[in-house]
Amino acid sequence: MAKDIEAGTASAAAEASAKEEMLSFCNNATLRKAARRLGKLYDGVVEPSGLKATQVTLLTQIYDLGSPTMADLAKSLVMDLSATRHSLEPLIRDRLVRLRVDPEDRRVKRVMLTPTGAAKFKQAIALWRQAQDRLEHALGSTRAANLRSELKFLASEEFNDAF
Amino acid sequence: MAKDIEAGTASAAAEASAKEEMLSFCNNATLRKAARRLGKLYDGVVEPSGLKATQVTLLTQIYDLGSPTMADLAKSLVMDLSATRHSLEPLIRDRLVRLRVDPEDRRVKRVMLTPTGAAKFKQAIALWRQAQDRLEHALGSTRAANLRSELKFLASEEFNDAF
DNA sequence: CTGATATAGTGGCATATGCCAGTATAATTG
DNA sequence: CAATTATACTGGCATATGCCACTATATCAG
Repeated sequence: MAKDIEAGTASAAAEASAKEEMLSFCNNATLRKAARRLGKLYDGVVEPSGLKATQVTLLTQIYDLGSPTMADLAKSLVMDLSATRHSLEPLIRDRLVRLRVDPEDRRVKRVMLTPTGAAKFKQAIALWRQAQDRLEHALGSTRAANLRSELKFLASEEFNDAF
Repeated sequence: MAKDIEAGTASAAAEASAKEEMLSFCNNATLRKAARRLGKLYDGVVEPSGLKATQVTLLTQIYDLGSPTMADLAKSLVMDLSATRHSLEPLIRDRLVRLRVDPEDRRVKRVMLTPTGAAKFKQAIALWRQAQDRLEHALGSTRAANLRSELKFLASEEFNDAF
């Protein structure tokens, strides 16, 4: 019964009222909440392409980098190599992306868009721009640019090392 | 062969150089990259507790809210109800958290910390504070506070509706 | 050249998160 | 009160992401 409820709250009740919901101050929790919210909004906008916002990100990065190696792609996305691989699977299965061994170094696999993938990418990018525009409107260009700047710093190696 | 590589790059090559890596401007991608980076840093700091940063967040929110219903917990975390349920599973399995039907309304399940969970929570919170401190140091209190503020707005219903 | 070491990915397992269909329980309405 | 509708979850399936052990390939030391 109430035993479980008391367990954590009784002894620390005083502190709790003093610090008023700790979670409000957790940078990580706040960042994740924002990511879930924005992710869903972007997902909704790019949905007509049949892709998730994360997948549009993958296609865009592959496009931007040329035909990056798995490692390059992962690094540019601040993502685990293995996670990158797993994330690509649905796109490979749907023939939007393809892997090819680099003849120069047979350990390396290069990631590339198929013609289908390139077409899908263009369609998705048009939708993506709408999402970007909506955010600029909702937040204002200045705040948006500043926020991106701060987030870019958080994502950087420099911040990683400074932490 | 090179057919795939050309596919997407040939026609849009000119634009590409003009807009210089579109992904750099994607608010959603930047947010996720920052989340992955910070998540890993927080994970590392709270690791001695045996919990992931996301799990510390869950415990904290359960603690902060008292013994919230699943729906309340989900909403406060800007998370899907089902996702919340799934996220709780490892914590329930490890007996840190427990669910109980609300006698007032048998549809409702209240989430609560077990004594073990409350203890683990206190241990984790001490570590969490270190992570928070490290971020304040790395980013500066002002920037940190401002960033949290902007992220909180992104996570809000208000922003959701304005988008 | 050969063995030791470094580099690049793969696969399996686990958590994080979301959507949707289905179930249970409550509230509303005729 | 019975039928309808709304609410609160649960479970299954799918993607997102990370860690670790293992394999393949390249590099380097002797």
